[in-house]
Amino acid sequence: MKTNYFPELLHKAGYKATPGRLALLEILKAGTEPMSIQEILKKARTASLDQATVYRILSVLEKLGAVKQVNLRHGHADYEFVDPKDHHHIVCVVCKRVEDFTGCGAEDVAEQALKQVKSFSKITQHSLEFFGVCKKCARP
Amino acid sequence: MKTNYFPELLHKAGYKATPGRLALLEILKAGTEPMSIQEILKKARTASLDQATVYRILSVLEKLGAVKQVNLRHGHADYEFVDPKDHHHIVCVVCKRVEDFTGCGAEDVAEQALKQVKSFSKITQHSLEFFGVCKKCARP
DNA sequence: ATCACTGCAAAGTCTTTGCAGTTCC
DNA sequence: GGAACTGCAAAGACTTTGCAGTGAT
Repeated sequence: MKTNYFPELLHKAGYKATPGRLALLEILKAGTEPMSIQEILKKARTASLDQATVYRILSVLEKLGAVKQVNLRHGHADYEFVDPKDHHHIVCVVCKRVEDFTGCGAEDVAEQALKQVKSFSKITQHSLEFFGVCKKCARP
Repeated sequence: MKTNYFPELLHKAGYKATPGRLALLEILKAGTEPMSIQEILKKARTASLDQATVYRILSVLEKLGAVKQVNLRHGHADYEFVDPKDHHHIVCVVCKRVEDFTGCGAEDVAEQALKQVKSFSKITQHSLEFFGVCKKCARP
């Protein structure tokens, strides 16, 4: 994904491509795993971004669908750059290590789920996370 | 599930069966859908429970596995009584309505996921939520 | 009787908001 | 030029903590 795709992405949604927004997109894109708000704020400070601005930008990026929140049961929300492949996370409940996997089969499950419920006829998004103990922490 | 199962549950884990803990278990059990901390605090106040106590009790109940947090993208955590059937949620992103379904096929997906990753050999828990627009909100 | 538990109040942390000045288009 | 955006500072919301008194076992 080319970096200068970002301004276009923002413009198309009616937002301005400001340095702060581009910087935050770069920060999130560079993170290999979901980042906590503290990590983000720390890196954003380096880019001279105020915390209020960071929260406002994150909210814009979420609306754009460029960034999403995930719940890894770390006691806080984590933010993640949205990549085209639908990947999910396995989290170690001991050391908090995170590893990714793809292929969640959500379409089939969603179809079954829709047969059961009466109020919905379409599912557009999903979240799925697995939790376990990693090999390192399992070893005594 | 009999109500007087609760004291036993607490005792077995080394906790005292205090009126506050039993009251909170009843409150959570009575909720048909996941409850926000505000709803819980409001009901707890009726039972003369202080907010600090509510947070402390919730933390105990989570450790027991009697209660769990779920993320329905409502902008806050929701707490839910843990029932033996592994059910999941479909959430309307417009009106926040929640409906349940069962049968998520997580075992099979977990097995596939374990083949892909190198750091884990066992998965013990999972979270899964679907998001869509309910029939009521879809109608113009 | 003892130690866990709770209420109260205060502090700590996280997130949002108002406003004045600045920047992107 | 004008609306959108940002920094700053303050308020608001959420959660935790210390301590002294109370209650379950």
